Amino acid sequence: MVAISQEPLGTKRALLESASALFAERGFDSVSLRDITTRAGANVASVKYHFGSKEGLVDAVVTEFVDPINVERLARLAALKNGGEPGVRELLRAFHEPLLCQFAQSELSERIFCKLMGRLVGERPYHFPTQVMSQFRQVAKGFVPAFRKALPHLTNKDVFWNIHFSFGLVSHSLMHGELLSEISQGAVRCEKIENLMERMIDFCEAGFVKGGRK
Amino acid sequence: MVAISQEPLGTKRALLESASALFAERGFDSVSLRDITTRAGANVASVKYHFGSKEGLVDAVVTEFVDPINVERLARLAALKNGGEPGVRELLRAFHEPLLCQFAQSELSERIFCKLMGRLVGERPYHFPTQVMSQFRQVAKGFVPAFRKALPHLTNKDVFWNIHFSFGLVSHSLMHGELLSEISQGAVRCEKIENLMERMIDFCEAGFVKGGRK
DNA sequence: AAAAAATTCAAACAAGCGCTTGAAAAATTC
DNA sequence: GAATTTTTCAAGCGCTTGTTTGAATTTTTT
Repeated sequence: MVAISQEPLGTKRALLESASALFAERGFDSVSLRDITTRAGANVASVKYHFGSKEGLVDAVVTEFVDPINVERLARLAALKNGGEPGVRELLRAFHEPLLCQFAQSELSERIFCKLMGRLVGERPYHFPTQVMSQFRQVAKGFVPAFRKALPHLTNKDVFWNIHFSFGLVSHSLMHGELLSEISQGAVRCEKIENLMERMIDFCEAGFVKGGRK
Repeated sequence: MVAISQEPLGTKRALLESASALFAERGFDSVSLRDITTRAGANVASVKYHFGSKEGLVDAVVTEFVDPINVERLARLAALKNGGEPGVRELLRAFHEPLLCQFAQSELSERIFCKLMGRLVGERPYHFPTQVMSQFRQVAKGFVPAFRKALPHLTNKDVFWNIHFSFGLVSHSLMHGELLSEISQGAVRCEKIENLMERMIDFCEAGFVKGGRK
């Protein structure tokens, strides 16, 4: 029998996991250090030791979460370019699906993951760590020209807005599936996340092709 | 000269305005009662007196904000129905434009208004006051069948999801315009809100017509 | 095994939180 | 104009917040 990786994981990892889950569930500001450390089985002071402060812990969670997504985005874009000029749908997939990959690798449950995802955009839009912000810009720099090649009738501005739109659509939908269930009074339930992604990309593709002031 | 309405406004109104602005800027949980009352020029205890608790104040702000929007939505839907069978674009306008009307009537600056709007969905999705929730359901009950008549190839479920998508798109875009400016490094600035709405409705219309699993 | 470095811990810090009190002030009613 | 109600207010309640401390413990190096 192969031993399941039983290494002590370390307090630092435990803090990150615990913080991710709690932030997702209740928001960054509402969760206290004691909530986090208790759940992680660590001492309150360990946050100061490993991350300097609560804000440092928040930045670490955000970075750890967003970084691989953006790396994956750029990797998939590069792969697409190697195979010729990619279409809108392929580009949309390359942009949005890395969210799913990140989820698949995560220890967190699907719902928690989606909510954290949503909170990153919905609650803390102005204070992203600079490293993360520059990554966002790099992603934009890669995808905007690619979209323009696929849709020559659109301006730079059009493409930026359309990306912004589809990003908002996806993050909102991932986070607030239950709200839809509630409003539809159970008529519509949360789908499997792959199906939902397909739905969202359909919507975005149509909007992208058509969208652009004229 | 006509006297500008100079009535004393009252502590209650001042508290609502102050709370709205601060909640919009910093979120519901991060703003303290003292922040609110100081800005309103009132005493801390006045919140207890007029709203029972902080949570009561939050509910009051949310209700006052969302209520007229939903009322306007239903009114515009009813008006459309009187003029025959409305198309997708008209329906989308009837659903989304009441946000703008509410803004026009508001004392708050445009940016503050948009942010509060965004926070309502982004931060507090599960605890809407019951009155507001039932209003949402009523709106859904009105719009879903109308959309289905306009787009007979879509199922109930399709329409629900599409409304959810376009709602997410709009609320995200209203709230995070500056994020786009920053990522595009100034290449794309926040547009006048009417232009932006036109853009968003273009995108949504295309997504709506096309969107629906098949 | 001794020395050094890295990590954890219980305890306490000042500051801020939502909420409460009881009396003063203002507005309304009689 | 006195009585009554409504509204405001300063002060303080118990509690939680993020942070700090200095010693105990564990881990690593020598």
